[in-house]
Amino acid sequence: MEKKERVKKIMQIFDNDYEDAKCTLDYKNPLQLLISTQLAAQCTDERVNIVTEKLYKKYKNAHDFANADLKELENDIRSTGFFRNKAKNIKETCRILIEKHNGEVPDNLEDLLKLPGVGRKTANVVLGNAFAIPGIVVDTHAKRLSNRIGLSCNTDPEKIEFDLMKIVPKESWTKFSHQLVFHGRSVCKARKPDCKNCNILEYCNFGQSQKENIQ
DNA sequence: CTCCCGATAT
DNA sequence: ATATCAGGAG
Repeated sequence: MEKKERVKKIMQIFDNDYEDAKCTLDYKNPLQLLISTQLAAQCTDERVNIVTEKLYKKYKNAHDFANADLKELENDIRSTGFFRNKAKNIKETCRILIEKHNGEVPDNLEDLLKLPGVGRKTANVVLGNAFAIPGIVVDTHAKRLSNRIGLSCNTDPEKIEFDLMKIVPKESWTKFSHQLVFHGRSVCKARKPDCKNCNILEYCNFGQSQKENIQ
């Protein structure tokens, strides 16, 4: 079956199984989403939300983060891991927002990618969820599932992003990205994929290869 | 390629 | 003990 046809079938199943798939980070504005997504690198959304509940009461806007004491900010976000890099990036990001973007988060890929600690994954999360601009988000889940299902044989996230852009309708980019994450967390897990409870097994290369091993 | 890095599931 | 978690930079 053609990849586009398989994706269409998979999306029908995902629409049923994960009808309210959405960003699971807590945020009230684009700046909070940007910072939460920077914090989410190699960290669960659940942990990020615990940290940001206090963080966004202490730091209300880009000025507050830009003027923050670095060591204090490091301590405020410590449990998300990579806290020295993340604190430095968030401070510098907010300094740039004030200097070049009137304290606001830019709504285009080019400017977002110039911010420290912001790569294509983070930029596309912000564009899709804060500004409703379609973007394929290739995180660890999207990468793993794309490879297992057989939607892309590339390992470079940017190549996977472009592969998925070709086979997924543009209006579904953001939703499909969320659905990959939901399916990756609940069924197609990194360590122990639960193929016997997978509803897209017949459209998955890895699933088909595992068929005989499922009890 | 390596490094950054804490929390949690297995 | 080790792999993994909505990665990015040098």
